[in-house]
Amino acid sequence: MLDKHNIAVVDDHTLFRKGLISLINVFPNFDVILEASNGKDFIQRLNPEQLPEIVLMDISMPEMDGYATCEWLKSHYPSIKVLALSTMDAETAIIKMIRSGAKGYIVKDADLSELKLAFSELLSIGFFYNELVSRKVIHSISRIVEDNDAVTAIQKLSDNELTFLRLSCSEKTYQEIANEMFKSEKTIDGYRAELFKKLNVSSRVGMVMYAIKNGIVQL
Amino acid sequence: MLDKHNIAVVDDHTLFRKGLISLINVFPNFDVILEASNGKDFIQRLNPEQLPEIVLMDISMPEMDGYATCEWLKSHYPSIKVLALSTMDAETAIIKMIRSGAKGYIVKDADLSELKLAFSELLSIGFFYNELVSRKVIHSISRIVEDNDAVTAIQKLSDNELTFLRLSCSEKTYQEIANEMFKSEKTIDGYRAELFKKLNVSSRVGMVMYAIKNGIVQL
DNA sequence: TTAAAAATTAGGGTTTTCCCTGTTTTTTTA
DNA sequence: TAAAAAAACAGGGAAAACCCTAATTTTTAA
Repeated sequence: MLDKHNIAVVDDHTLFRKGLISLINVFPNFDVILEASNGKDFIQRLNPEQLPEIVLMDISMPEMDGYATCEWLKSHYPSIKVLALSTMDAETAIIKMIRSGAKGYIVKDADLSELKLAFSELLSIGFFYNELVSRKVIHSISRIVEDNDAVTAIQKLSDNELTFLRLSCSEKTYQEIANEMFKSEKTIDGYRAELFKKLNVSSRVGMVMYAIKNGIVQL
Repeated sequence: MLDKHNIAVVDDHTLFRKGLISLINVFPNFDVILEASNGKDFIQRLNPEQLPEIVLMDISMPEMDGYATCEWLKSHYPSIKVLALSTMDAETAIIKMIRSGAKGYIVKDADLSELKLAFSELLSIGFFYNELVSRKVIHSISRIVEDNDAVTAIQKLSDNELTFLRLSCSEKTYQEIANEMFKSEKTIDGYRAELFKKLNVSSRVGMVMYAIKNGIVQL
C-alpha cells in the first residue's frame, strides 16, 4: 500500500475546487480527503482522526476567509501546512497570508508541475515560495514596516474616523458629511487630517483609494 | 463511435483551466479540443477545420478579455456558442457579456450538474440562463438604459480622456497631470468636465470610483 | 480627584477643484 | 475645399479641499 499524503482543498468556487481535486487525485502519491467551500465549513468538516498534511486554501471566501482560517489552523493544528491559493499576486495579500501562517503561496494561473513541486517542497523542507512570490516578498522587505502599518492601520482607526472614511467614498462634500455625522466641519477636518497621517495619504482621492484597496468600503 | 461535442476552454488561470478540462472530459459526450489562456491566444489556436460548438470563456483575462473575444466570435463564427464563466455575479458584467453575444452565463461556484445542464441547454435550445442570472437580468430591465450607458461609456472615451482618468486615480493635482500629459491646465479642465458629463459624476472622487468599479484602473 | 491624553471645535489662509462662458486651432466629413 | 465638429485653450469666479495653529471639552488613567 502506498503512503499517500492527505490534502484538503478549501475554495468557494465549486467548479474550481472540483477541478483541482480531480487534478490532484491524478498525482500518484496525493489524495484529497477533505473539501470545503470556506473556512467555517472547513473547520466543521475537519476530522481529528484523519487530518490533512496540506491545506490548499483560497484567500477570498465568504463567511470565513483564508487569513482567518490560517490563523485558526496556526493555533489549533500548527503542524498542518497551508498552501495559499489566490488569483491575487498583490504584495499585501501574499504578506498578509504569510503573516497568518501560510507556508506557501501559489497563484491560480500556475501550472500543474508547480503545484506538484509546491506539495513536495512543503513536505520536504516545510515551505514553498516560488520566484514571483520571493521577488515580491524581497521587494517588500524594505517597505515591511509600512506594509505592517498598512495591514494594521485599519484597526487603529476610531469609529468616527471609519464612518468618515466610508462617507468620504462618495460625492458628498465634507460639509455634507459633517451634517450627516452631527459634527462640526472643523471636527470633520480633524478626522481628515488624522486619516491623512494614519493612512499616509495627501488627498481625498488617496484616502478613498486606500479604503477601496483595503476593503473598508465595497463597490 | 460516439458523437462527441467539441468544447473549448479559455481562461488565464492555468490551474482552473486544467481542472475544468479534466472535469469536462469525464462527461461521456463532451470533449475538450481546444484550450487557451486568453482571447488572443484562443483566436490564434482556433482551427477552422475543427471548430468547437461551445466555448467556455472567462471574462477577465489579460491581452484580450471575454467581452472582446465574444464580439469577435459573434462576427466571425456566429454559430459558436459562448458560455461565459466568471466569478463575478455583478449585473453589469452579466449584461455586458450577453450584449457581447454570450449565449449563457455560469458562475465559477456553480456545481458540476449545472455545467452539464448548461451544455445540454446550449445544444438543444441555444441558450442557458440559470435562476440567478435570470433574476439579475430581470431586475436590471428597469435600469437597462442606465446600465447601457455605464457599459458603453468607456468605449466612448477618447485616449486623452482615458489617460487623464487613469492619472486622476492618484494623488496628483490636475496641474501635475497637465504637465505629465503636455497639455494646458485648461485642456485638462475640459477633459474633467467632459468626463463628469459622460460618467455622470460630479466630483473627482466619483470619477475615480467609476474608474475602479469599471476596471479602468486596477489597484 | 486631578493630571494627562484624546476628541472636538475654531480661526484664518492657501491651494485645488469645480463650473461657467468663450475663442482659437485642428480634424472630420459632406 | 468649405462647412461642421471636435479638441485645445483661456479668463475669471465660487466652492471645496487642504493645512497650519490653538482653545475648549471630554475621556482616560495615575
